[in-house]
Amino acid sequence: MAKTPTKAGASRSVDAITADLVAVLVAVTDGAPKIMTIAGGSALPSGPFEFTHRSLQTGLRAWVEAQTGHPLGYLEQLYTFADRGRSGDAKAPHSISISYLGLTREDQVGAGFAAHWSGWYDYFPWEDHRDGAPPFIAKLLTPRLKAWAKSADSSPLQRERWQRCAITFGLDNRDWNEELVLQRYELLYEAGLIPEANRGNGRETSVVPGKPMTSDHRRILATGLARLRAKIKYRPVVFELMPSEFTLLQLQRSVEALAGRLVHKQNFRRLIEQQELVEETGAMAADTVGRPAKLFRFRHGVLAERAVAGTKLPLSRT
Amino acid sequence: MAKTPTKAGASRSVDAITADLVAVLVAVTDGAPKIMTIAGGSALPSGPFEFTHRSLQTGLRAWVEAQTGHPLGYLEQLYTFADRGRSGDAKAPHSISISYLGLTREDQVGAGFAAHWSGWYDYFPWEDHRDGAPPFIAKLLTPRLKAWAKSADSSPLQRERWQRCAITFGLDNRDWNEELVLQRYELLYEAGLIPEANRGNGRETSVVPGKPMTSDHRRILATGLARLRAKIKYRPVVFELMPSEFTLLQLQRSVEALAGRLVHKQNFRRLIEQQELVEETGAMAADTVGRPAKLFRFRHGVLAERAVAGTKLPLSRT
DNA sequence: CATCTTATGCTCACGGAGAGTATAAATGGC
DNA sequence: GCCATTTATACTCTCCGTGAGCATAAGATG
Repeated sequence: MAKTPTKAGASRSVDAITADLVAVLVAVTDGAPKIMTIAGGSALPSGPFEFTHRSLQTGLRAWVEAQTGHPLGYLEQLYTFADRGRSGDAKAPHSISISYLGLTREDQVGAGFAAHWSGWYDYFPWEDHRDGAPPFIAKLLTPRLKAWAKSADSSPLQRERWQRCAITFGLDNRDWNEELVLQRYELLYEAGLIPEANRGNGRETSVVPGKPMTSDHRRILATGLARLRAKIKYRPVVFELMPSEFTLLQLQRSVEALAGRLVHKQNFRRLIEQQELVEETGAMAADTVGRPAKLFRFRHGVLAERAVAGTKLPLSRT
Repeated sequence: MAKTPTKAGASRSVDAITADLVAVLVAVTDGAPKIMTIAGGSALPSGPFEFTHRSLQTGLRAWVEAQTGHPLGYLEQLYTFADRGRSGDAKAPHSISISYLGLTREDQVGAGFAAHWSGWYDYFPWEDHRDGAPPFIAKLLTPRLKAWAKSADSSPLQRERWQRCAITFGLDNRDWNEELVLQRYELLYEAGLIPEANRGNGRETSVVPGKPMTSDHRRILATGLARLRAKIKYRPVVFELMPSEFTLLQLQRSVEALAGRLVHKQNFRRLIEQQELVEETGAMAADTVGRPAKLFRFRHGVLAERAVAGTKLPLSRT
């Protein structure tokens, strides 16, 4: 290799590759978080990057809109990686995948498309802690993680493994950290507890509940969820998922759906109001149980007014 | 376009492209933040992605190590974008750039390489607020931004533009937000105050001080600095830039160099200690002015112990 | 010894955030 | 019509993180 770090490749043969765009499209309907899938829920929507696209962002945007019939409000790049084994050649990556996170609403997606919405907790059942930790974590998962930790070669390695399990899954009386979606997925992969880990070796066993996806799509999905869970805490992105008018409880339910855990109602309202993220429409919610709630709309002005505007989560510890 | 969002491109002609890897390599020496540059400081080191690379990350890592003679401790993907006009064809992007942020130490880079270190505030003089806001912001920049805001078509657009200026540059008694590096760069670009904005139209004028770079490299650099300034607040990445032993003041100076603003000394120490990020080596710093300081080293254990470990910045408001 | 510089310990006050209590306003069953 | 239930909304209380400042210690230098 040339000693001078310059664009050395320009003078020799250039390795040409292809680029794919992969989308994690999220919606929340009635407190149920959804993601757009194709192929019967086994893959994320993806398509090739073409020369007609002016840029990656506009390429994906145009492309998604053609698929779903709805303009994407929010679109954010997630991660880029080189795929191996996708084009058959297992050694060298000849294809690059650029993944994006997009936020929409389910009702805005046109009918008659092959893509459909799937529940995101179908793919990550261990991520939903709204009713407390799912029982299978303690019953089924924890013993398997313990066994995996024990199977390490040396004693310090065993401790290190278990520490990692405890941190990512909130075991040993540690707090549950909802942002570690990707770390948990990767841990389960390494421990061989999900089907993706055992591909090719004959026994594609699924120890832990949760639907797998083709290729590394579930990993991309985990990346998207992690990003979104982190982002709702310091940017008002939840509103991209809400209808134009909503009650504060509906807003709270959406946040809880994304975060996978409950928030303290009064504190949540305090935060939303003191940040002036919403304004009253004047109308009240109809067909409700209990005392009717005021309807609110998002104040788009805050996006311009502030450099950072969050939707901090007043998380309950109980 | 096919209605079904599937890998439609697989069945037709595939648009092949090339991929470049671009690196933002950062070091801090004696409180001076540096970045690695090539071509006399006018470009970031970059090289083509080749089939021999097993993955993007390892590709860049091997590649940088060959250039600098030093293994990179920390490497993180920044952003991917499609380049236009680079291959001559201005319309369609045929090349993709994948940028990375890497952290090293200057003294660890081997000699005899064409790449060399440049001060990062040479490229972003408006970002260094360690001695208060640079005078040229008030004297030179603010009037130009005001003029640019005024030049908008409508009155609300003018107000919107000025609001954006005020937020990003902390004008009108707003607080300076050191994380908005990219937003500031893009604003200066839009306002036509930096050479990059006026390329091709004959007069490549530079209203504001600061060295330009070829292509969009200064934008990539801005992306890297923004990411780093944000990251030091919740991940202990500063230690990647420190020698194995250091005093707390040296650590503080490095943080200040990155953040571009001063921190409260006592509070900084309190944070570092209560987070148990460092441990005493037992030795004291030699050849110092004033009372000698204890030497510390980074406790690598914290990376495993905690999911999140920050180096929060106790920023002074004065 | 006086002074300068840096290191280090301690206190104080404010505000944000978690958590709980209390009250209001609607619906539906009996 | 009354009561249970559900949701909305208003307050309060307390703890602790954090910004800020004061005070003292420990070295060098003249």
